[in-house]
Amino acid sequence: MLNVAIKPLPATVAEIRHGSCHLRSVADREENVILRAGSCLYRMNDEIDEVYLVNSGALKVHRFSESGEQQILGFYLAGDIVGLDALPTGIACSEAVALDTTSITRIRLSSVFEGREAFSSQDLVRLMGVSLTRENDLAMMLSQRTADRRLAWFLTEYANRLTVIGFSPKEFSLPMTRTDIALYLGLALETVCRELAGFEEQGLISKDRRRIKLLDMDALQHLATGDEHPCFAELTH
Amino acid sequence: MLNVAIKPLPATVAEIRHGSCHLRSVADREENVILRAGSCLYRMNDEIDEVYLVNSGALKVHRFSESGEQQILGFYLAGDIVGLDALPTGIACSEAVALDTTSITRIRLSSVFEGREAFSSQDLVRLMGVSLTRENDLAMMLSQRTADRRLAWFLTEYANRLTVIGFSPKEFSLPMTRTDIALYLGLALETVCRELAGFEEQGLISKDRRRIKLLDMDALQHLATGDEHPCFAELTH
DNA sequence: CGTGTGCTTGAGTGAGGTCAATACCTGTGG
DNA sequence: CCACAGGTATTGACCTCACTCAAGCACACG
Repeated sequence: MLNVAIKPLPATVAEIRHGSCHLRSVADREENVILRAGSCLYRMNDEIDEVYLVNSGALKVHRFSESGEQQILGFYLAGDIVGLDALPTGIACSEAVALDTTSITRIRLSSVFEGREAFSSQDLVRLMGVSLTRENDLAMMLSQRTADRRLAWFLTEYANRLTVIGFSPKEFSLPMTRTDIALYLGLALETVCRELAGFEEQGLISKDRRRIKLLDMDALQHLATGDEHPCFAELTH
Repeated sequence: MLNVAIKPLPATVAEIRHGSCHLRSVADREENVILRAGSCLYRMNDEIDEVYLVNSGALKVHRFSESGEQQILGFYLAGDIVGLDALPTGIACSEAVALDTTSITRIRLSSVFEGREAFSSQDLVRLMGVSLTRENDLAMMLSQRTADRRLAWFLTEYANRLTVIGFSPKEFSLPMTRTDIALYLGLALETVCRELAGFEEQGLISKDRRRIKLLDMDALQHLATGDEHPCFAELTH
């Protein structure tokens, strides 16, 4: 069922999704962009008629409310598509900033819809669905009020995404600041620090500034989902 | 620019979007379903190869985390499309429940992609973009921690959507319980009550159970966005 | 070697969560 | 018609968690 909607992605994109970056076949016809850390891919209210495929590096996508508060809506790594939220109007309602030196491929929408692109509008639908699901996850998490859960969720989620693109989920270097994490999770910067310190004390992680080692993935996972850790289950029941 | 992606919706759907419910031309070829309050359109992990257009009534879409907590991801009214989050996999990762007697039109995806439908896959992309933006809004709001803002946002947002489909934004009857609102906004049920009582005391709204009157839309709007209300601005600066 | 930016830690406070009791509204059955 | 039950809404008392304010540290940069 639903064979029309979920047919496998074309090779080029599928490969990207799984970590290799052999995008040359597409890239030759498209523009490849390199962003330095801190520079902006697009800003709020920019007119854009393209989406962006991340080849390597990392981006944050954020929005500002009218009162000037910031919310980070997502972090994007290799294989992710950014800019989808501009599709309905053609106007970006968010801003994308490189956290690192980042390589991007522009994909013009007109060529997607005219079938001149390596992936079709059906693939676009599929990718938007993925984005939608991820946003739902974010909403789920934000409504779980406790800080430790949010942070555990963030770490495990991030680790999982690293696995998908072929990096070690156990030990990695975060591209974003503590402030970014706080804005993403809807917490205060200090709470992020404190909670990370707490995790380290409990032996769940070890950390040195941006460098993170996950020592007890299971426990973090259980924290994130709200399950009790098996060995503590009897304490709370 | 982006004329390919944002061409106007076909008449039938466009009309629905603006409140009239002349869907017959499409409905004849499709299944129309009536749901009673409390019954389920689809459940988590159902295989679905269709999306649903709401003709009238109201739905809530919610998810359960592994630990059994509930998060309501959205309320859907006439003209809204539900079921988009199942697109990437064909498996629903949420559950849709009628809050009221609700009329639904099923739209098979296969017929959309084969061009046999009154709207095309490009329209689908557009609608998904709208969904995505709405989810972003939800995430923005959930990260604003104060309860009064969340509730003000909820009320104004709901009123705006009523306007779009041709109902009065000033006075309406909520289809959902306080518990639903609480689960949507990531608050405790009691906080919703207290905050609503507070709004009433301040003369922003009047209420009688589900029946709500918005008395000072401006003030609510300012509360929601975090701006100070003009007449209070000097107090906080 | 100072300066800035990011990170960490402490102390105090308040918004909102939890628990609990009560009121209200609707439908059912005697 | 009234009694009762179950779902819904409201209000109060208490307490905890995370925010705020504040100060100190560490690393990178010119």
